[in-house]
Amino acid sequence: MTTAEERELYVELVLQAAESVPRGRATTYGAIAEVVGRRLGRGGPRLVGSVLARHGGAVPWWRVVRADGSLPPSHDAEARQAYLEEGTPLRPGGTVDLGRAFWQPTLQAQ
DNA sequence: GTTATGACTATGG
DNA sequence: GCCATAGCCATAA
Repeated sequence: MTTAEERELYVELVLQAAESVPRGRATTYGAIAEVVGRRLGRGGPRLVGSVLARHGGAVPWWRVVRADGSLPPSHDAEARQAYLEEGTPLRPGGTVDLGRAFWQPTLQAQ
């Protein structure tokens, strides 16, 4: 069951986790889904993606990538520019090198 | 109530 | 490495 308040809280925690990623680092949808899900007992990577798509305008959404280090083609260009500015470790294919850049997201109340 | 859809992920060919 | 398939959770129609 999902009330409006719970959805709002879920959104805030996801944004909070995204903001916990420092410059030059990146995390994955799955990692955020895990820390937030551990707190609320629900959710999943697809929900995290939906949240960032709708409410990610105020957070560094480009530091949240897919499990293989890539980003959706539609946002690939902007993200790549941000990576160059921040010095995010990249792999030859233009995807993020999660082996070096992965950051474990955290929540404030944690 | 059922179906389609999404900024996902793991697995197999 | 790319493509297809099957799970996945919640929302929207």
